[in-house]
Amino acid sequence: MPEDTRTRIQDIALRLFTEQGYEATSLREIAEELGVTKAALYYHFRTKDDIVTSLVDMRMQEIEKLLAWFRSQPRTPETRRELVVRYARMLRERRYLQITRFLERNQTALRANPEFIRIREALLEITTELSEPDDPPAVKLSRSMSLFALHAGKWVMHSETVPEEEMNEAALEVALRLVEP
Amino acid sequence: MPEDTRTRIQDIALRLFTEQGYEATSLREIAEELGVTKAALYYHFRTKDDIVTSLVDMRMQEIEKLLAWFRSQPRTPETRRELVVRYARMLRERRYLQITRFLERNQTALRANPEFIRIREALLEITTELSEPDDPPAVKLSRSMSLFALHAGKWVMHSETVPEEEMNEAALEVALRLVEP
DNA sequence: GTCTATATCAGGATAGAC
DNA sequence: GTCTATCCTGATATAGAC
Repeated sequence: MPEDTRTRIQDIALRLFTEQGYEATSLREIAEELGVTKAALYYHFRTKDDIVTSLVDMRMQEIEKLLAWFRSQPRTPETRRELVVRYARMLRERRYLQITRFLERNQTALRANPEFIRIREALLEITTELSEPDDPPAVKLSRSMSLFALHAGKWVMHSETVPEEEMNEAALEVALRLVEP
Repeated sequence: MPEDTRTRIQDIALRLFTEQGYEATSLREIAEELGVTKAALYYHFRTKDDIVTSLVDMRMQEIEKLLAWFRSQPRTPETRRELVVRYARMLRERRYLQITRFLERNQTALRANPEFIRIREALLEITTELSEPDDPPAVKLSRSMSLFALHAGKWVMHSETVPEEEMNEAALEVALRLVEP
């Protein structure tokens, strides 16, 4: 699988940023794994921040597409369920799941990144719009947790020996139950 | 309120570590807010890591007490509900809540900290023991999310104008529902 | 596209005076 | 308990040769 260097940098960076954290990962480490020197990275990305932004971008596209669709629909129970299903489908793509995990683990480090802020706002709007303003607090809270249930299904249960497909179904079941009341 | 310097350092550090992240916060910043120089900090704490460990310690005590109690009880639905209630009560203490938020936001930075690892393991044991090995995956997942619902009640809904007490009750309601099935 | 070399800076940490 | 002064290290980033 001959990848171009730019993509390989993104792969390595994503993995190290996720495992060790964004700030704890130096360009030297990335360069070493890639088998080049630090300076070589600067040919492909102008700054360290550019690397991370290129990663965040990949997810932003998808999230904003989902938000646009959601906005265009009537606010019905059926729309809410369909949103959960679509989000679960997104999480099945490996690339997307990796970036989601990376974002969850580096929220403070990324708090000033404009693309990251856009993602947060899009997700906030989605979870907010899952409820009506006058729904009781318990319903609001429950619904706002429903997308998180899909994440949890992917990494809360790491010590379990449940097959992935079965776990996906369980997570979807919990998520749909949370969005239902 | 005349606090000793050691406690003030902990206060400031906890706030900055939470807002900006552990690695992104320098001893210089902490010292500046305190109105002293970096060197002065070293009279009170031997290293930066010692500061963070002193914070983590405060929570570990409580968590391990809860775990010890939980282990001593029979595994019944009533015990599970009582666990959730006790955890919710802990979260009402401001100090404890602040540290919980700090820990959630700095998981990667703290991944090598021994006290942090103990907390993670204690929480993992608690959430695991909330289910029986042969419970269906959806039940396991649901139960493992129940303590998180209490956290979520504290910071997912920040943009809402729901009174705190009402929010606490809603979070407890959702948590109990998740632990029930 | 990648290299070597270097500039520049900020971090954590220590020594020793007061 | 706090200060000044300083050390050492490792970070991002740039210049210019190959």
